[in-house]
Amino acid sequence: MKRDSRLSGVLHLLLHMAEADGPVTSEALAGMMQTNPVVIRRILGGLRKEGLVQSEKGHGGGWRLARDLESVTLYDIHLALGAPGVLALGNRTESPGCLVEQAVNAAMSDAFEAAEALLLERFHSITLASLSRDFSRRRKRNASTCDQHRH
Amino acid sequence: MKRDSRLSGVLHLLLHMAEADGPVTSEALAGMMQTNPVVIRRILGGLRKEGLVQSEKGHGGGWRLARDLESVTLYDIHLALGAPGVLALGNRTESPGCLVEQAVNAAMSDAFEAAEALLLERFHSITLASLSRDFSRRRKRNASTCDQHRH
DNA sequence: TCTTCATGTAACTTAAAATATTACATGAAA
DNA sequence: TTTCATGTAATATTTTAAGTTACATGAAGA
Repeated sequence: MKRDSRLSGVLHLLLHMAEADGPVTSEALAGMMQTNPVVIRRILGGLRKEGLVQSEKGHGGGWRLARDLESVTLYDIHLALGAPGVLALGNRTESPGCLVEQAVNAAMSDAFEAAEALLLERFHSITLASLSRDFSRRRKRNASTCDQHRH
Repeated sequence: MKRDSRLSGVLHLLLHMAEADGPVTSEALAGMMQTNPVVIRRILGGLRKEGLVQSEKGHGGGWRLARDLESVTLYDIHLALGAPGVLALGNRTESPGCLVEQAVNAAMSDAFEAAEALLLERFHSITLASLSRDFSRRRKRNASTCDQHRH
């Protein structure tokens, strides 16, 4: 079962946008993410609907953050990505009338909900600003050996 | 991102085996799971390596539980299935030198680990016996309207 | 105005992964 | 010695995610 790294990838994009002076093109972002510009535009198009980023066409155009770094949590971004399920495991639902399946699902659902709630609670407490601060800290720490972050 | 319902499915199989008098064939189990007998044999073959089930060939053969219901937890079964990742979300690892990625991953890893630990802890506390008792309870409750669990 | 650049989006292709199927060998019971 | 069931490799199918192409829309600059 493969893991969905879109949230991680989007955070990557947003922090790079936060670092930049002006708008960043989908082509530049695609370079960082080693993917196609259209993929970037699709993802960021979704975030724009939620008011997290804005885009401009034409010369000097591109993407920029639309909100303050302090006000955006991982949870906001998770929602903007469509709130995909956070767990890789799930219940069977092929035999809803089977009492065995009902017993199994009841027991597992409790555990699943607890884990999911904990993860989302953590997401609420992490802001783009806190990530940005951590990045700055790392940059200073690494300044002697490497003055720029690279792709 | 599709969810892995193997654990749920295996519990279904094991509880049905617990209910049965003698060995149950992979064909019968495949009928319950609406899949192919070979798929069942592959899955149960893995569990046999861990000592959870045993199989017999030939006439009257099939699969049966190898351990006491009280002694088997969901965690044991999860391990026997190869301990697949429990989270659907994960970190990007395409640019390990990028400090942005490092900051993002550090923050998310904490949250991921906490959620995973909580889920696995819950798995430790659920035994096949407790599921079986819950099933019996449901069967009694439903006795008036339906005397058998069906597929 | 007209060329250039960038987004917006639909349609399509490719790639990867999970799942299912076929085929046949092994071994046990009737 | 026939039947039945597991054991397992090889293959095929299905499903899902990701990437690509193509072209329309609109903004800035020459």
